[in-house]
Amino acid sequence: MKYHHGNLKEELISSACIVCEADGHDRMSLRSIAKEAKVSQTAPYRHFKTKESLLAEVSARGFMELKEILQNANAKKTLSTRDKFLEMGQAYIEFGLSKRNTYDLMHSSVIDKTQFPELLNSAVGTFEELVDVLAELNPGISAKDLDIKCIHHWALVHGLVGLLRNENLDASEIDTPAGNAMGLVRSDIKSFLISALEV
Amino acid sequence: MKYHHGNLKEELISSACIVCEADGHDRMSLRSIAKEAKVSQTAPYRHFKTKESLLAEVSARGFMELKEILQNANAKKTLSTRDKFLEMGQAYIEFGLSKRNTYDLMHSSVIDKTQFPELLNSAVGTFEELVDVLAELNPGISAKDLDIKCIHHWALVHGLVGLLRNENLDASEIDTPAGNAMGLVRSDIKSFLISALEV
DNA sequence: TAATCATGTTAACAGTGTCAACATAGGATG
DNA sequence: CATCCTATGTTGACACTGTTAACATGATTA
Repeated sequence: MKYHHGNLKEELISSACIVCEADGHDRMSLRSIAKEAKVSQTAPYRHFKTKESLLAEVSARGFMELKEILQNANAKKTLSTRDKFLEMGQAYIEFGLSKRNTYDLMHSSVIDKTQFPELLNSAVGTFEELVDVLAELNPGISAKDLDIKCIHHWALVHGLVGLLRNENLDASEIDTPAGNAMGLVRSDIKSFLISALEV
Repeated sequence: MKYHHGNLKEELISSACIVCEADGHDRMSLRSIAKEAKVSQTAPYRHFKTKESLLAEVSARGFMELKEILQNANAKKTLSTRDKFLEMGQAYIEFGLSKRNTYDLMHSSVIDKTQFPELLNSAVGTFEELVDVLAELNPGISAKDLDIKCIHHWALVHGLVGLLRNENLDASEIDTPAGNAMGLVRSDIKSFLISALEV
């Protein structure tokens, strides 16, 4: 039984990633993940100033994973630019829906991104990936218009994830037009994107 | 000093609304709002089964206020349908940005909406308000296409609020394309809506 | 008047993030 | 090799949280 763990910081982060996705960041306790690493409840404080800063690491990894997913979609050489763009949108939404709680954390206000520059950089990465395709898709567009177009499309997929994730309108037993429409969109995200993006 | 408060439930809710918007729902404690009402820390449990159910009330009021705001925008008789629609979008975004923490709660996953049917109804109200204008704006559209169009536009404004609220990209000192674009959009939401909605 | 019941209180429990004080071990320095 | 420093661990404690059980009060109703 060695006193020093040797690899605690890394283990805490990856453990936090798992617990966070499983239970949600608000139900995750520092103590529980310390216990999982078989370490005292205050040991994490040797590696993270606060719980928030551990969550910032988890969030950053989420953004990095998302960026990688978008890159992969954008790297499919056989596809047209338009199809790559659609693929990215679909991949984004699927990430948001499958990594539900992590996505929640990434956009949660419990972390003040201005205090974690590295996290902020990761978050911005998502945007940059989008800039590339949209520039290719809109030759001759001004830089300003390009940026605004990016926000437009980012907002669209981000908002859709939010609606599909949080409202649970289609999962509820109550039969509403909103719920039915949600179910429709969820069942065929690609068609929705085609009609919404009009590209 | 009377033993019974007389109007505790209502006072707790309105107090919770204020604290929630001021500090955020995750930083709001049941005990603190009980103290504010000059009542013991367990008194709220005579009116709310859990903290979550009190927050559900706060959330429902948020949706009701939002619905009213949208109705007002939609009721401006002097405007064309298109302008009423734009007005609604702008009003929605302004609500999301000004009632930041309340909006956060409304779309937070700490409340399971399926367990609060009344809250779910309020949330759906937002959707219904949108259906009306869009139907007027797209005569002859099928019910299905109308619903999907609603989700499209709801997602857009919802997503934009999320980006402008949470990322704080434009507020940070770091100079990024994403941040600059955010600032651009924020400073002229109406122009953004016009270009994004293309109506 | 007496009983009922909604609405209050007090005391306690288990859990949380965080800090101060102390313990240990491994690497750097003499 | 002996010594000290520093990174990294532990223990104990504090103030705070949501929540429950047991009890108190007072208004309504039989």
